[in-house]
Amino acid sequence: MNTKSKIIVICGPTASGKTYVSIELAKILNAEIISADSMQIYKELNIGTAKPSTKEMSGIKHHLIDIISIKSEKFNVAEYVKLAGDCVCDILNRNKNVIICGGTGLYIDHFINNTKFTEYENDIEYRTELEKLPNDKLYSMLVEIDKKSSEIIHPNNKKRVIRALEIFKITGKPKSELDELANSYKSKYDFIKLGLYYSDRNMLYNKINSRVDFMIANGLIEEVRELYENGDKNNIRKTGAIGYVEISDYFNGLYNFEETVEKIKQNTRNYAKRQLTWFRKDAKTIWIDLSDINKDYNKNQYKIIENCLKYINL
RNA sequence: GCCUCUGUAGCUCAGUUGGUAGAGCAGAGGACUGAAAAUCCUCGUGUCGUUGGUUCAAUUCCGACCGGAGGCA
Repeated sequence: MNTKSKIIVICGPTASGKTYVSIELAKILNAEIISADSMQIYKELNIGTAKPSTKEMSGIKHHLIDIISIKSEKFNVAEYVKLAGDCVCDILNRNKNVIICGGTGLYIDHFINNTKFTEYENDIEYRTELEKLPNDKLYSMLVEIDKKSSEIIHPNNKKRVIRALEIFKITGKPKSELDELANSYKSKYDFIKLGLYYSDRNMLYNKINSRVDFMIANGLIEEVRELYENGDKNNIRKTGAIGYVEISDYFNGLYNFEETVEKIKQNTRNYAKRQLTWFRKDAKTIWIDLSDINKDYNKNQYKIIENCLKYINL
């Protein structure tokens, strides 16, 4: 008999309908939802991150949303995995089911793989110093201290080369070695990973476009303006949140309103594509195609849930 | 009506002193274990507006025509 608890994971590109699916499933399965979204963790970012409202949540408890501020703390995968682990324990102890739902593949996969990260603080100063150096110089430094990582990381990928150097500076150990160690644990849980997708890519892109219009109509500009005027300009940029960054640029006069909206749509579409690349990598994902269902969404909404339930037996 | 500029990849535009062409963006695919809504890699044949002419050879030169922009009247 299998004594492992089963955890349901809902993933998929942005605007694919994960929020709706996770909440409906949670109602049926007596579950709570753990968000796996690297932007919804920020208290200040609401409309642009498509954060579910209290009404949408319809009484389903959500975890790991609004847990930090864009002002202060830095957040990372290691932190996420730890917090998500605590949430799962807590929920299971109360005899409820767990649904993990989100679009940040990195967070999801590390939780599933039960990665055990070594604890350390970032060294922003060193990072800033390295940023001044040219790519080839940084890369040869990496080859020097961590041959294995240098084979994985492309020389042009400055950000990740720096990351690896920073890790070495802090811990005195090459990143590749730490990774190997971190990866040698098995999870206590079983996972059922459902991926929402559209075989018709244009349909997804249309959904993205209209969702951006919807966000604008619902006050995204005002939300960003408030942050911008409260002196969070740099914090907005630091998060890299789509919509927030473009609108800040708009306030800076970089482009006009129409261009801004187009840019947000464009960047969101590009992002969705990258998410798909990430999620496709996991061969165990059960893909649910929503293209047909969405042709008459209001009539067929329930079918999505039916489809999902076929694969879930707890 | 006349004059000038312009018509090249889905879009914006390079370019070929005549030997059938290339960037950016878009799009597609991919990588990625500590910033991930981030970061990075790969992929470019298209009647070079149409049609005559010159030429061994025209997208490139010349003419006409058809679009587009501007100027003069």
